[in-house]
Amino acid sequence: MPAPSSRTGGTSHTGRSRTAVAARSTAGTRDERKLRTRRSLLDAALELLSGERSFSSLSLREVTRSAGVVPAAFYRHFPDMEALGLVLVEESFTTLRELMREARSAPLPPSHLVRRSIATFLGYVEEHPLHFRFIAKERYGGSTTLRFAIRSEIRLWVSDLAVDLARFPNLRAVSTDDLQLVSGLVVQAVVHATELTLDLDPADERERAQVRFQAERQLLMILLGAAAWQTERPSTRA
Amino acid sequence: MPAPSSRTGGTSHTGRSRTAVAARSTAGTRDERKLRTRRSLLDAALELLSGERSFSSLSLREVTRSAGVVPAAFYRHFPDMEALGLVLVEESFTTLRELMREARSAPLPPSHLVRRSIATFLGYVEEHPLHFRFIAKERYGGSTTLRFAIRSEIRLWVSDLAVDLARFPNLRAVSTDDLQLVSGLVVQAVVHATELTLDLDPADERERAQVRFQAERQLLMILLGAAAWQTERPSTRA
DNA sequence: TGTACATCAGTGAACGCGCGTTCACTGATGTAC
DNA sequence: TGTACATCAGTGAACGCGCGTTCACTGATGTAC
Repeated sequence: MPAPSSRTGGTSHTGRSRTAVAARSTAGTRDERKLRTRRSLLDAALELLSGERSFSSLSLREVTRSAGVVPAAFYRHFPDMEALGLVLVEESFTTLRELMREARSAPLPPSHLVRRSIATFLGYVEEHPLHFRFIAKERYGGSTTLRFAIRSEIRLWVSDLAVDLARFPNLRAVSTDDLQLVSGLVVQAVVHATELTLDLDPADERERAQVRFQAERQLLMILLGAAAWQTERPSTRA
Repeated sequence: MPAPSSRTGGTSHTGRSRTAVAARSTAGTRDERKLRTRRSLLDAALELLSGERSFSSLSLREVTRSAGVVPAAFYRHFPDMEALGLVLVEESFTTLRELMREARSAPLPPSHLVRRSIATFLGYVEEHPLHFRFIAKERYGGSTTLRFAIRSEIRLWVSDLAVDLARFPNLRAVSTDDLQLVSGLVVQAVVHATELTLDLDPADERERAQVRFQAERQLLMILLGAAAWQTERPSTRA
């Protein structure tokens, strides 16, 4: 009896997720099928992260298991889990940039601008909870690589927003550097509201409205402060 | 030769961290010694978290190994890792509350108040990097238990700060609810600066000053916005 | 102060488990002629 | 269109490893008399 006891059964494979397996059909060319498997690996990771798991506690085997694929197949798509994580970061921010591009091409009327921007953004977050939850979790907690990737994407976001803010008539006198700071505050408030939203019961519309309302007021305060900044700065620096 | 190959040597114990072991002397009563072991478990966890590791990826064995104790000994002090994590949360905020109490007992002169508060706070963060890094990482990324523990502590902090802000002459007309929002923005800006600080090279004083400078300006903007809020709110709500 | 017994922090070995990675393989898809 | 061969996404078994937890134990510290 030389065989180690823990390897005798094949039980670990019989528990494979059936739903995920069903999602990968055999239709299409080889390339299309490969892409579909890749997608189901990415989706499986996002799905597993939607609970209280963090990316660094996710195992390669878990991801392949819920994608309905054998562990070794993972290496046909990514060299390791971190590579998969970086793809998720990129996807998440591509999504965000699309939102901002749309918002710019159909600009909101100045009235209720802040309120409607917040509603649009948080509505968008609620439609794509998996990507945003991933970002929220890994922004400070992940590996250095992931954290820095996310931070640099957020910096781009802040800069984009600063450019938009520069068009506000009452912020016209604020310097470029200071606009970056304003924009940073706005992004912080929005990201914080996002993070609160993700922990809410999706059915509780009252709580959700409360988060939106508070975020609106915070943004208005920030913009008010920025507008006052240009004139009051010299005396307030003391 | 029936013994499984992976258990033949005692090699895993001979690599035990000598520094950590040295920290636990045999002096004192049994109770004192037990407390010292408990402390070295907590310190070992904090130390391991100071790199790019997150709490949820930390193993019980790692912690006991670097505390210089056998894995089973862990259970004399905590039922599981999450219990240890909750103690770390509590410790971290106790530390923070002490800072705020001291700050109140020796209030800063109104001139340079924001600048000096930021400098004091970030200096404090730099003196206790381990606790603050732990909080920063687990605030959004940890287990639900840890995350909610941290969030409720931060809420207390925001409320305390709101009370202090209420004493500012130019915020006297801001409602209690709105002061909470202002305070929330301040805490967000400070926490963000904290998180940036923790990722900096400790020797680079220029970068450090830059983070402090930006945080100061952001706080001034927020306070300026809050002061304007009371009078301008009705017209700006549109 | 001295002795007999109780307490209990820390030990060391063992367990079954899931992990990441490797490897030779299979068989459907794709390509060249 | 038909055939022979190449490609390569996914398989299944195996490996050595570190994990959390359990257990009976040891021996120094503490307590009762």
